[in-house]
Amino acid sequence: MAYTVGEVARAARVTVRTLHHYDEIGLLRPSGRTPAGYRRYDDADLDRLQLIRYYRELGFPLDEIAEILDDPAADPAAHLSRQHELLSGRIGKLQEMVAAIEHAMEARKVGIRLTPEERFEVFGDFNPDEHAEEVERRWGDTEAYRQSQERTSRYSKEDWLRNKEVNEDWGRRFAALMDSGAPADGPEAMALAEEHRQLITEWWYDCPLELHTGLADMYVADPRFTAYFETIRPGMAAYLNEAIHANAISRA
Amino acid sequence: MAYTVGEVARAARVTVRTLHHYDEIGLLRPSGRTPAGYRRYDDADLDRLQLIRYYRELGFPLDEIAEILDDPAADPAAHLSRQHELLSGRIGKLQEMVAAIEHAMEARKVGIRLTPEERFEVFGDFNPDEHAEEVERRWGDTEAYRQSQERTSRYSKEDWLRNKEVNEDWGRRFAALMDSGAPADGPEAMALAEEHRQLITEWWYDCPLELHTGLADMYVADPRFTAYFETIRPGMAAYLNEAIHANAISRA
DNA sequence: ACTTGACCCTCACGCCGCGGGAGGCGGCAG
DNA sequence: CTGCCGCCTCCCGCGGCGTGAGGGTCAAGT
Repeated sequence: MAYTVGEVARAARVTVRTLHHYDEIGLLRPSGRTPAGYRRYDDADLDRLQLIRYYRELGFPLDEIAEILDDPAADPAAHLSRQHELLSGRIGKLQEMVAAIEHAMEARKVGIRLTPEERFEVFGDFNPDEHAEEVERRWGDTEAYRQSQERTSRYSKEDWLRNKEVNEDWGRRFAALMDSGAPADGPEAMALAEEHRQLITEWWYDCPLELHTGLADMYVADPRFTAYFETIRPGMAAYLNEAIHANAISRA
Repeated sequence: MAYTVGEVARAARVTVRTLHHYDEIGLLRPSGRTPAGYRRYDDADLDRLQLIRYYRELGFPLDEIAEILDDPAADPAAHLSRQHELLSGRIGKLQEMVAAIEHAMEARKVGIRLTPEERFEVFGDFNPDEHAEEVERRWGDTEAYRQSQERTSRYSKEDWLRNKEVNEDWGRRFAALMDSGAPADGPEAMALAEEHRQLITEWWYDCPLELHTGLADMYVADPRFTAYFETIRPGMAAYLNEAIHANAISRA
Protein backbone atom coordinates (compact mmCIF):
# COMPACT_ATOMS: atom_id res chain seq x y z
CA MET A 1 0.00 0.00 0.00
CA ALA A 2 1.15 3.51 -0.81
CA TYR A 3 0.07 6.65 0.99
CA THR A 4 0.30 10.37 0.31
CA VAL A 5 1.87 12.84 2.78
CA GLY A 6 -1.52 14.01 3.93
CA GLU A 7 -2.70 10.51 4.74
CA VAL A 8 0.47 9.67 6.58
CA ALA A 9 0.30 12.95 8.47
CA ARG A 10 -3.26 12.30 9.64
CA ALA A 11 -2.45 8.74 10.61
CA ALA A 12 0.63 9.64 12.64
CA ARG A 13 -0.85 12.86 14.01
CA VAL A 14 1.89 15.03 12.70
CA THR A 15 1.79 17.89 10.22
CA VAL A 16 2.69 17.64 6.57
CA ARG A 17 5.44 20.13 7.26
CA THR A 18 6.98 17.74 9.73
CA LEU A 19 7.12 14.99 7.12
CA HIS A 20 8.68 17.41 4.65
CA HIS A 21 11.23 18.23 7.32
CA TYR A 22 12.05 14.58 7.97
CA ASP A 23 12.48 14.11 4.25
CA GLU A 24 14.77 17.15 3.98
CA ILE A 25 17.09 16.00 6.73
CA GLY A 26 17.02 12.41 5.50
CA LEU A 27 15.40 11.00 8.62
CA LEU A 28 12.41 9.61 6.75
CA ARG A 29 12.57 9.58 2.99
CA PRO A 30 9.41 8.36 1.28
CA SER A 31 10.10 5.16 -0.56
CA GLY A 32 9.11 6.73 -3.85
CA ARG A 33 7.63 9.61 -5.82
CA THR A 34 4.84 9.74 -8.36
CA PRO A 35 5.64 11.06 -11.86
CA ALA A 36 4.28 14.42 -10.67
CA GLY A 37 6.72 14.48 -7.78
CA TYR A 38 4.24 13.54 -5.04
CA ARG A 39 5.77 11.71 -2.09
CA ARG A 40 4.68 8.07 -1.77
CA TYR A 41 5.03 6.33 1.58
CA ASP A 42 4.68 2.57 2.06
CA ASP A 43 4.03 0.45 5.13
CA ALA A 44 7.71 0.20 6.01
CA ASP A 45 7.86 3.99 6.01
CA LEU A 46 4.92 4.08 8.40
CA ASP A 47 6.67 1.69 10.74
CA ARG A 48 9.76 3.82 10.71
CA LEU A 49 7.70 6.93 11.33
CA GLN A 50 6.12 5.32 14.33
CA LEU A 51 9.54 4.55 15.77
CA ILE A 52 10.61 8.11 15.09
CA ARG A 53 7.60 9.54 16.88
CA TYR A 54 8.16 7.14 19.73
CA TYR A 55 11.72 8.28 20.32
CA ARG A 56 10.62 11.87 19.93
CA GLU A 57 8.09 11.37 22.72
CA LEU A 58 11.00 10.24 24.83
CA GLY A 59 12.71 13.53 24.12
CA PHE A 60 15.42 12.36 21.73
CA PRO A 61 16.77 14.88 19.21
CA LEU A 62 16.26 13.95 15.58
CA ASP A 63 19.90 13.24 14.78
CA GLU A 64 20.13 10.74 17.61
CA ILE A 65 16.97 9.06 16.43
CA ALA A 66 18.54 8.69 13.02
CA GLU A 67 21.58 7.15 14.66
CA ILE A 68 19.56 4.70 16.70
CA LEU A 69 17.49 3.65 13.72
CA ASP A 70 20.23 3.52 11.11
CA ASP A 71 23.30 2.36 12.95
CA PRO A 72 23.01 -1.37 13.59
CA ALA A 73 25.84 -1.08 16.13
CA ALA A 74 24.00 1.59 18.14
CA ASP A 75 22.82 0.29 21.47
CA PRO A 76 19.29 1.48 22.25
CA ALA A 77 19.71 0.63 25.92
CA ALA A 78 22.74 2.89 26.25
CA HIS A 79 20.87 5.68 24.51
CA LEU A 80 17.93 5.19 26.80
CA SER A 81 19.93 5.48 29.98
CA ARG A 82 21.82 8.49 28.70
CA GLN A 83 18.55 10.14 27.81
CA HIS A 84 17.22 9.25 31.21
CA GLU A 85 20.09 11.09 32.88
CA LEU A 86 19.71 14.04 30.58
CA LEU A 87 16.02 14.39 31.32
CA SER A 88 16.59 13.94 35.03
CA GLY A 89 19.12 16.73 34.90
CA ARG A 90 16.68 19.01 33.16
CA ILE A 91 14.04 18.20 35.73
CA GLY A 92 16.49 19.04 38.49
CA LYS A 93 17.25 22.43 36.98
CA LEU A 94 13.60 23.23 36.52
CA GLN A 95 12.89 22.24 40.09
CA GLU A 96 15.59 24.63 41.27
CA MET A 97 13.96 27.37 39.25
CA VAL A 98 10.60 26.58 40.75
CA ALA A 99 12.10 26.65 44.23
CA ALA A 100 13.69 30.00 43.45
CA ILE A 101 10.38 31.38 42.23
CA GLU A 102 8.67 30.18 45.35
CA HIS A 103 11.35 31.86 47.38
CA ALA A 104 10.81 35.09 45.49
CA MET A 105 7.04 34.94 45.89
CA GLU A 106 7.45 34.21 49.58
CA ALA A 107 9.77 37.19 49.95
CA ARG A 108 7.23 39.43 48.22
CA LYS A 109 4.48 38.26 50.53
CA VAL A 110 6.54 38.99 53.61
CA GLY A 111 7.13 42.38 52.09
CA ILE A 112 10.88 42.21 51.59
CA ARG A 113 12.17 43.31 48.26
CA LEU A 114 15.21 41.24 47.41
CA THR A 115 18.35 43.30 47.23
CA PRO A 116 20.70 42.85 44.31
CA GLU A 117 23.17 41.02 46.56
CA GLU A 118 20.51 38.65 47.74
CA ARG A 119 19.34 37.95 44.25
CA PHE A 120 22.88 37.26 43.24
CA GLU A 121 23.74 35.16 46.23
CA VAL A 122 20.58 33.13 46.10
CA PHE A 123 20.37 32.48 42.40
CA GLY A 124 23.74 33.21 40.91
CA ASP A 125 26.90 31.24 41.26
CA PHE A 126 26.54 31.68 44.98
CA ASN A 127 23.43 29.57 45.18
CA PRO A 128 23.72 28.53 48.82
CA ASP A 129 21.96 25.18 48.51
CA GLU A 130 24.25 24.09 45.73
CA HIS A 131 27.20 25.66 47.48
CA ALA A 132 26.53 24.29 50.93
CA GLU A 133 27.78 20.78 50.24
CA GLU A 134 31.06 21.98 48.82
CA VAL A 135 31.59 24.39 51.68
CA GLU A 136 31.16 21.51 54.04
CA ARG A 137 33.55 19.29 52.09
CA ARG A 138 36.20 21.99 52.07
CA TRP A 139 35.69 23.58 55.45
CA GLY A 140 33.48 21.20 57.37
CA ASP A 141 36.15 20.07 59.80
CA THR A 142 37.44 23.53 60.67
CA GLU A 143 36.74 25.47 63.80
CA ALA A 144 35.74 28.49 61.73
CA TYR A 145 33.01 26.50 60.02
CA ARG A 146 31.66 25.21 63.31
CA GLN A 147 31.54 28.69 64.78
CA SER A 148 29.94 30.12 61.70
CA GLN A 149 27.25 27.46 61.71
CA GLU A 150 26.52 27.97 65.38
CA ARG A 151 26.30 31.75 65.25
CA THR A 152 24.35 32.13 62.04
CA SER A 153 21.82 29.53 63.10
CA ARG A 154 20.67 31.96 65.79
CA TYR A 155 20.40 34.96 63.48
CA SER A 156 16.94 36.46 63.09
CA LYS A 157 15.67 38.05 59.91
CA GLU A 158 16.62 41.43 61.38
CA ASP A 159 20.12 40.19 62.03
CA TRP A 160 20.46 39.12 58.45
CA LEU A 161 19.22 42.43 57.22
CA ARG A 162 21.69 44.32 59.44
CA ASN A 163 24.44 41.99 58.28
CA LYS A 164 23.58 42.70 54.69
CA GLU A 165 23.55 46.40 55.38
CA VAL A 166 26.96 46.61 57.04
CA ASN A 167 28.40 44.47 54.28
CA GLU A 168 26.99 46.70 51.62
CA ASP A 169 28.24 49.76 53.43
CA TRP A 170 31.72 48.32 53.55
CA GLY A 171 31.45 47.36 49.88
CA ARG A 172 30.46 50.88 48.89
CA ARG A 173 33.34 52.43 50.78
CA PHE A 174 35.77 49.92 49.31
CA ALA A 175 34.51 50.59 45.80
CA ALA A 176 34.82 54.34 46.38
CA LEU A 177 38.41 53.83 47.49
CA MET A 178 39.16 51.93 44.30
CA ASP A 179 37.55 54.69 42.24
CA SER A 180 39.72 57.26 43.98
CA GLY A 181 42.79 55.60 42.51
CA ALA A 182 44.40 54.83 45.89
CA PRO A 183 46.96 52.01 45.80
CA ALA A 184 45.90 48.57 47.02
CA ASP A 185 48.78 48.49 49.49
CA GLY A 186 48.17 52.02 50.82
CA PRO A 187 46.99 52.83 54.33
CA GLU A 188 43.30 53.38 53.42
CA ALA A 189 43.14 50.08 51.59
CA MET A 190 44.78 48.29 54.49
CA ALA A 191 42.36 49.94 56.90
CA LEU A 192 39.38 48.66 54.91
CA ALA A 193 40.99 45.25 54.64
CA GLU A 194 41.35 45.17 58.39
CA GLU A 195 37.73 46.28 58.74
CA HIS A 196 36.78 43.37 56.47
CA ARG A 197 38.59 41.00 58.81
CA GLN A 198 36.79 42.48 61.82
CA LEU A 199 33.43 42.11 60.08
CA ILE A 200 34.10 38.43 59.51
CA THR A 201 35.17 37.99 63.11
CA GLU A 202 32.10 39.82 64.33
CA TRP A 203 29.51 38.16 62.13
CA TRP A 204 30.89 34.77 61.21
CA TYR A 205 33.92 33.37 62.94
CA ASP A 206 37.26 34.33 64.47
CA CYS A 207 39.44 35.38 61.58
CA PRO A 208 43.14 35.72 62.44
CA LEU A 209 45.51 37.25 59.88
CA GLU A 210 46.63 33.98 58.32
CA LEU A 211 43.07 32.78 57.79
CA HIS A 212 42.32 36.18 56.26
CA THR A 213 45.12 35.91 53.71
CA GLY A 214 43.91 32.39 52.91
CA LEU A 215 40.49 33.80 52.19
CA ALA A 216 42.04 36.55 50.09
CA ASP A 217 43.82 34.00 47.92
CA MET A 218 40.59 32.12 47.45
CA TYR A 219 38.88 35.31 46.28
CA VAL A 220 41.14 35.41 43.24
CA ALA A 221 41.52 31.64 42.79
CA ASP A 222 37.89 30.57 42.90
CA PRO A 223 35.94 32.10 40.03
CA ARG A 224 32.72 32.09 41.99
CA PHE A 225 34.17 34.26 44.71
CA THR A 226 35.90 36.35 42.09
CA ALA A 227 32.63 36.92 40.29
CA TYR A 228 30.97 38.04 43.49
CA PHE A 229 33.49 40.83 44.02
CA GLU A 230 33.64 41.67 40.35
CA THR A 231 29.95 42.54 40.38
CA ILE A 232 30.63 45.10 43.08
CA ARG A 233 33.52 46.56 41.11
CA PRO A 234 35.56 45.08 38.27
CA GLY A 235 39.04 44.34 39.53
CA MET A 236 37.90 44.27 43.13
CA ALA A 237 38.92 40.68 43.85
CA ALA A 238 42.56 41.31 42.95
CA TYR A 239 42.59 44.70 44.65
CA LEU A 240 41.12 43.28 47.85
CA ASN A 241 43.55 40.38 47.73
CA GLU A 242 46.50 42.76 47.62
CA ALA A 243 45.08 44.97 50.37
CA ILE A 244 44.53 42.02 52.68
CA HIS A 245 48.06 40.74 52.13
CA ALA A 246 49.53 44.22 52.72
CA ASN A 247 47.49 44.56 55.90
CA ALA A 248 48.57 41.15 57.18
CA ILE A 249 52.25 41.88 56.55
CA SER A 250 52.14 45.23 58.26
CA ARG A 251 50.47 43.73 61.36
CA ALA A 252 52.55 40.60 61.55
CA MET B 1 31.90 54.82 37.06
CA ALA B 2 31.91 53.62 33.49
CA TYR B 3 32.73 50.10 32.34
CA THR B 4 33.53 48.45 29.02
CA VAL B 5 31.60 45.46 27.68
CA GLY B 6 34.36 43.09 28.67
CA GLU B 7 34.39 44.30 32.26
CA VAL B 8 30.64 44.09 32.55
CA ALA B 9 30.67 40.63 30.97
CA ARG B 10 33.21 39.32 33.46
CA ALA B 11 31.39 40.89 36.37
CA ALA B 12 28.01 39.48 35.46
CA ARG B 13 29.41 36.17 34.21
CA VAL B 14 27.91 36.50 30.79
CA THR B 15 29.58 36.68 27.39
CA VAL B 16 30.23 39.85 25.46
CA ARG B 17 27.98 38.48 22.76
CA THR B 18 25.13 38.33 25.23
CA LEU B 19 25.55 42.02 26.04
CA HIS B 20 25.65 42.81 22.34
CA HIS B 21 22.45 40.86 21.98
CA TYR B 22 20.74 42.71 24.81
CA ASP B 23 21.79 45.96 23.20
CA GLU B 24 20.47 44.87 19.79
CA ILE B 25 17.04 43.96 21.11
CA GLY B 26 16.90 47.02 23.33
CA LEU B 27 16.80 45.12 26.59
CA LEU B 28 19.95 46.71 27.95
CA ARG B 29 21.35 49.66 26.08
CA PRO B 30 24.64 50.99 27.44
CA SER B 31 24.18 54.50 28.78
CA GLY B 32 26.72 55.84 26.32
CA ARG B 33 29.41 55.29 23.72
CA THR B 34 32.98 56.52 23.44
CA PRO B 35 33.99 58.55 20.36
CA ALA B 36 35.36 55.32 18.92
CA GLY B 37 32.00 53.64 19.31
CA TYR B 38 32.86 51.54 22.35
CA ARG B 39 29.91 50.75 24.64
CA ARG B 40 30.07 52.40 28.05
CA TYR B 41 28.00 50.98 30.91
CA ASP B 42 27.39 52.76 34.20
CA ASP B 43 26.28 51.51 37.62
CA ALA B 44 22.59 51.81 36.78
CA ASP B 45 23.21 49.60 33.76
CA LEU B 46 24.85 47.02 36.01
CA ASP B 47 21.86 47.04 38.34
CA ARG B 48 19.54 46.50 35.43
CA LEU B 49 21.72 43.70 34.12
CA GLN B 50 21.60 41.99 37.46
CA LEU B 51 17.81 42.10 37.43
CA ILE B 52 17.82 40.75 33.89
CA ARG B 53 20.05 37.82 34.84
CA TYR B 54 17.93 37.19 37.89
CA TYR B 55 14.75 36.86 35.87
CA ARG B 56 16.60 34.77 33.30
CA GLU B 57 17.63 32.36 36.04
CA LEU B 58 13.97 32.04 36.82
CA GLY B 59 13.37 31.02 33.22
CA PHE B 60 11.68 34.14 31.91
CA PRO B 61 12.02 34.89 28.19
CA LEU B 62 13.75 38.16 27.34
CA ASP B 63 10.70 39.98 26.06
CA GLU B 64 8.85 39.34 29.29
CA ILE B 65 11.80 40.55 31.29
CA ALA B 66 11.71 43.76 29.30
CA GLU B 67 8.03 44.06 30.11
CA ILE B 68 8.53 43.50 33.81
CA LEU B 69 11.38 45.98 33.99
CA ASP B 70 9.97 48.69 31.74
CA ASP B 71 6.25 48.63 32.31
CA PRO B 72 5.52 50.26 35.67
CA ALA B 73 2.03 48.76 35.56
CA ALA B 74 3.37 45.21 35.16
CA ASP B 75 2.81 43.12 38.24
CA PRO B 76 5.86 41.01 39.08
CA ALA B 77 3.82 38.80 41.39
CA ALA B 78 1.44 37.83 38.60
CA HIS B 79 4.37 37.11 36.32
CA LEU B 80 5.97 34.99 39.00
CA SER B 81 2.95 32.81 39.57
CA ARG B 82 2.37 32.41 35.85
CA GLN B 83 5.97 31.40 35.44
CA HIS B 84 5.60 29.01 38.33
CA GLU B 85 2.75 27.23 36.58
CA LEU B 86 4.62 27.14 33.32
CA LEU B 87 7.69 25.57 34.86
CA SER B 88 5.61 23.09 36.82
CA GLY B 89 3.97 22.06 33.58
CA ARG B 90 7.33 21.52 31.95
CA ILE B 91 8.48 19.45 34.90
CA GLY B 92 5.37 17.32 34.59
CA LYS B 93 5.98 16.63 30.94
CA LEU B 94 9.60 15.74 31.54
CA GLN B 95 8.60 13.43 34.34
CA GLU B 96 6.21 11.66 31.98
CA MET B 97 9.06 11.21 29.55
CA VAL B 98 11.28 9.83 32.26
CA ALA B 99 8.56 7.41 33.30
CA ALA B 100 8.17 6.33 29.68
CA ILE B 101 11.91 5.77 29.38
CA GLU B 102 11.91 3.72 32.53
CA HIS B 103 9.05 1.69 31.12
CA ALA B 104 11.01 1.13 27.92
CA MET B 105 14.16 0.11 29.78
CA GLU B 106 12.15 -2.23 31.97
CA ALA B 107 10.56 -3.82 28.92
CA ARG B 108 13.98 -4.36 27.39
CA LYS B 109 15.25 -6.04 30.54
CA VAL B 110 12.32 -8.40 30.64
CA GLY B 111 13.13 -9.17 27.06
CA ILE B 112 9.95 -7.95 25.43
CA ARG B 113 10.39 -5.82 22.39
CA LEU B 114 7.58 -3.31 22.28
CA THR B 115 5.37 -3.80 19.28
CA PRO B 116 4.39 -0.79 17.22
CA GLU B 117 0.89 -0.97 18.64
CA GLU B 118 2.19 -0.97 22.18
CA ARG B 119 4.48 1.96 21.51
CA PHE B 120 1.60 3.81 20.05
CA GLU B 121 -0.84 2.92 22.76
CA VAL B 122 1.53 3.61 25.56
CA PHE B 123 3.05 6.84 24.40
CA GLY B 124 0.83 8.24 21.72
CA ASP B 125 -2.56 9.75 22.14
CA PHE B 126 -3.61 6.51 23.70
CA ASN B 127 -1.40 6.94 26.72
CA PRO B 128 -3.32 4.73 29.13
CA ASP B 129 -2.43 6.55 32.33
CA GLU B 130 -3.61 9.81 30.92
CA HIS B 131 -6.54 8.11 29.29
CA ALA B 132 -7.65 6.05 32.25
CA GLU B 133 -9.23 8.91 34.17
CA GLU B 134 -11.26 10.02 31.21
CA VAL B 135 -12.40 6.52 30.48
CA GLU B 136 -13.60 6.29 34.03
CA ARG B 137 -15.39 9.63 33.85
CA ARG B 138 -17.14 8.65 30.65
CA TRP B 139 -17.79 4.98 31.19
CA GLY B 140 -17.14 4.40 34.87
CA ASP B 141 -20.75 3.78 35.80
CA THR B 142 -21.54 1.37 33.00
CA GLU B 143 -21.84 -2.38 33.24
CA ALA B 144 -19.43 -2.78 30.33
CA TYR B 145 -16.74 -0.89 32.19
CA ARG B 146 -17.22 -3.00 35.31
CA GLN B 147 -16.98 -6.23 33.33
CA SER B 148 -13.96 -5.02 31.44
CA GLN B 149 -12.17 -4.08 34.63
CA GLU B 150 -12.94 -7.37 36.24
CA ARG B 151 -11.88 -9.54 33.35
CA THR B 152 -8.75 -7.73 32.33
CA SER B 153 -7.52 -7.60 35.90
CA ARG B 154 -7.11 -11.36 35.77
CA TYR B 155 -5.25 -11.40 32.44
CA SER B 156 -1.72 -12.77 32.50
CA LYS B 157 1.06 -11.52 30.29
CA GLU B 158 0.33 -14.44 27.96
CA ASP B 159 -3.32 -13.43 27.79
CA TRP B 160 -2.32 -9.93 26.80
CA LEU B 161 0.02 -11.23 24.14
CA ARG B 162 -2.69 -13.46 22.72
CA ASN B 163 -5.12 -10.58 22.84
CA LYS B 164 -2.71 -8.41 20.94
CA GLU B 165 -2.21 -11.16 18.40
CA VAL B 166 -5.85 -11.79 17.62
CA ASN B 167 -6.43 -8.06 17.40
CA GLU B 168 -3.59 -7.65 14.99
CA ASP B 169 -4.80 -10.58 12.96
CA TRP B 170 -8.24 -9.07 12.70
CA GLY B 171 -6.66 -5.70 11.79
CA ARG B 172 -4.62 -7.26 9.00
CA ARG B 173 -7.64 -8.99 7.51
CA PHE B 174 -9.72 -5.84 7.77
CA ALA B 175 -6.97 -3.78 6.10
CA ALA B 176 -6.69 -6.39 3.34
CA LEU B 177 -10.44 -6.13 2.78
CA MET B 178 -10.14 -2.37 2.42
CA ASP B 179 -7.27 -2.79 -0.01
CA SER B 180 -9.39 -5.15 -2.08
CA GLY B 181 -11.82 -2.33 -2.75
CA ALA B 182 -14.81 -4.12 -1.21
CA PRO B 183 -17.65 -1.79 -0.15
CA ALA B 184 -17.94 -0.95 3.55
CA ASP B 185 -21.53 -2.16 3.60
CA GLY B 186 -20.82 -5.40 1.72
CA PRO B 187 -21.07 -8.87 3.24
CA GLU B 188 -17.34 -9.34 3.91
CA ALA B 189 -17.10 -5.99 5.69
CA MET B 190 -20.17 -6.81 7.75
CA ALA B 191 -18.68 -10.19 8.63
CA LEU B 192 -15.50 -8.59 9.89
CA ALA B 193 -17.52 -5.98 11.77
CA GLU B 194 -19.42 -8.76 13.44
CA GLU B 195 -16.16 -10.50 14.26
CA HIS B 196 -14.99 -7.25 15.82
CA ARG B 197 -18.06 -7.25 18.03
CA GLN B 198 -17.42 -10.87 19.04
CA LEU B 199 -13.81 -10.06 19.88
CA ILE B 200 -14.94 -7.29 22.20
CA THR B 201 -17.48 -9.57 23.81
CA GLU B 202 -14.89 -12.29 24.23
CA TRP B 203 -12.05 -10.17 25.55
CA TRP B 204 -13.59 -7.15 27.16
CA TYR B 205 -17.30 -6.98 27.83
CA ASP B 206 -20.68 -7.98 26.41
CA CYS B 207 -21.18 -5.88 23.35
CA PRO B 208 -24.72 -5.90 21.95
CA LEU B 209 -25.41 -4.29 18.58
CA GLU B 210 -26.45 -0.90 19.95
CA LEU B 211 -23.34 -0.60 22.06
CA HIS B 212 -21.31 -1.59 19.01
CA THR B 213 -22.75 1.19 16.86
CA GLY B 214 -22.10 3.61 19.72
CA LEU B 215 -18.48 2.56 19.67
CA ALA B 216 -18.38 2.91 15.91
CA ASP B 217 -19.57 6.50 16.15
CA MET B 218 -16.92 7.25 18.71
CA TYR B 219 -14.26 5.88 16.40
CA VAL B 220 -14.97 8.66 13.95
CA ALA B 221 -15.90 11.35 16.48
CA ASP B 222 -12.98 11.09 18.89
CA PRO B 223 -9.75 11.96 17.10
CA ARG B 224 -7.71 9.74 19.39
CA PHE B 225 -9.69 6.67 18.40
CA THR B 226 -9.66 7.82 14.81
CA ALA B 227 -5.90 8.16 14.89
CA TYR B 228 -5.54 4.65 16.23
CA PHE B 229 -7.38 3.16 13.27
CA GLU B 230 -5.80 5.54 10.80
CA THR B 231 -2.37 4.16 11.67
CA ILE B 232 -3.56 0.71 10.70
CA ARG B 233 -4.97 1.99 7.43
CA PRO B 234 -5.89 5.53 6.37
CA GLY B 235 -9.65 5.78 6.10
CA MET B 236 -10.17 2.77 8.33
CA ALA B 237 -12.13 4.60 11.04
CA ALA B 238 -14.81 5.74 8.64
CA TYR B 239 -14.85 2.41 6.80
CA LEU B 240 -15.20 0.46 10.02
CA ASN B 241 -17.91 2.80 11.22
CA GLU B 242 -19.95 2.15 8.10
CA ALA B 243 -19.38 -1.59 8.27
CA ILE B 244 -20.50 -1.76 11.89
CA HIS B 245 -23.65 0.21 11.16
CA ALA B 246 -24.44 -1.95 8.14
CA ASN B 247 -23.94 -5.07 10.21
CA ALA B 248 -26.14 -3.79 13.02
CA ILE B 249 -28.97 -2.92 10.63
CA SER B 250 -28.87 -6.27 8.88
CA ARG B 251 -29.04 -8.12 12.20
CA ALA B 252 -31.64 -5.96 13.90
C1' DA C 1 57.53 56.35 16.73
C1' DC C 2 56.38 51.73 16.09
C1' DT C 3 54.81 47.26 17.17
C1' DT C 4 52.42 44.03 19.73
C1' DG C 5 48.53 42.04 21.73
C1' DA C 6 44.37 42.61 24.01
C1' DC C 7 40.29 44.56 23.38
C1' DC C 8 36.51 46.69 20.77
C1' DC C 9 33.31 47.21 16.63
C1' DT C 10 29.77 45.50 13.01
C1' DC C 11 27.91 42.11 10.10
C1' DA C 12 26.17 37.67 9.34
C1' DC C 13 25.51 32.66 9.38
C1' DG C 14 24.36 28.59 12.41
C1' DC C 15 21.62 25.89 15.71
C1' DC C 16 16.70 22.90 16.55
C1' DG C 17 12.36 21.52 14.97
C1' DC C 18 9.49 22.72 12.74
C1' DG C 19 5.16 26.74 11.62
C1' DG C 20 3.29 29.20 8.19
C1' DG C 21 2.82 31.44 3.90
C1' DA C 22 3.65 32.48 -1.14
C1' DG C 23 3.23 31.03 -5.69
C1' DG C 24 2.26 27.44 -8.63
C1' DC C 25 1.06 22.59 -10.45
C1' DG C 26 -1.90 17.94 -10.24
C1' DG C 27 -6.08 15.30 -9.61
C1' DC C 28 -10.75 14.54 -9.22
C1' DA C 29 -15.91 15.74 -8.98
C1' DG C 30 -19.66 17.99 -10.97
C1' DC D 1 -14.38 23.51 -17.79
C1' DT D 2 -14.49 25.09 -13.42
C1' DG D 3 -13.78 24.58 -8.66
C1' DC D 4 -11.51 22.99 -4.90
C1' DC D 5 -8.47 20.40 -2.46
C1' DG D 6 -4.03 18.64 -2.02
C1' DC D 7 0.50 18.51 -3.44
C1' DC D 8 5.03 20.72 -4.67
C1' DT D 9 9.29 23.88 -3.69
C1' DC D 10 11.25 27.77 -1.76
C1' DC D 11 12.04 30.73 2.14
C1' DC D 12 11.45 33.61 6.40
C1' DG D 13 10.65 33.25 11.35
C1' DC D 14 11.15 31.82 16.33
C1' DG D 15 14.86 32.28 21.02
C1' DG D 16 19.10 33.23 22.72
C1' DC D 17 22.75 33.55 21.78
C1' DG D 18 27.84 30.94 19.73
C1' DT D 19 31.26 31.66 16.67
C1' DG D 20 33.67 33.31 13.44
C1' DA D 21 35.37 37.11 9.70
C1' DG D 22 37.27 41.31 8.83
C1' DG D 23 38.49 45.26 10.60
C1' DG D 24 39.40 49.58 14.05
C1' DT D 25 41.36 51.20 18.96
C1' DC D 26 44.10 51.51 23.02
C1' DA D 27 47.77 51.09 26.33
C1' DA D 28 52.16 49.22 27.14
C1' DG D 29 56.66 47.97 25.89
C1' DT D 30 60.77 48.64 22.80
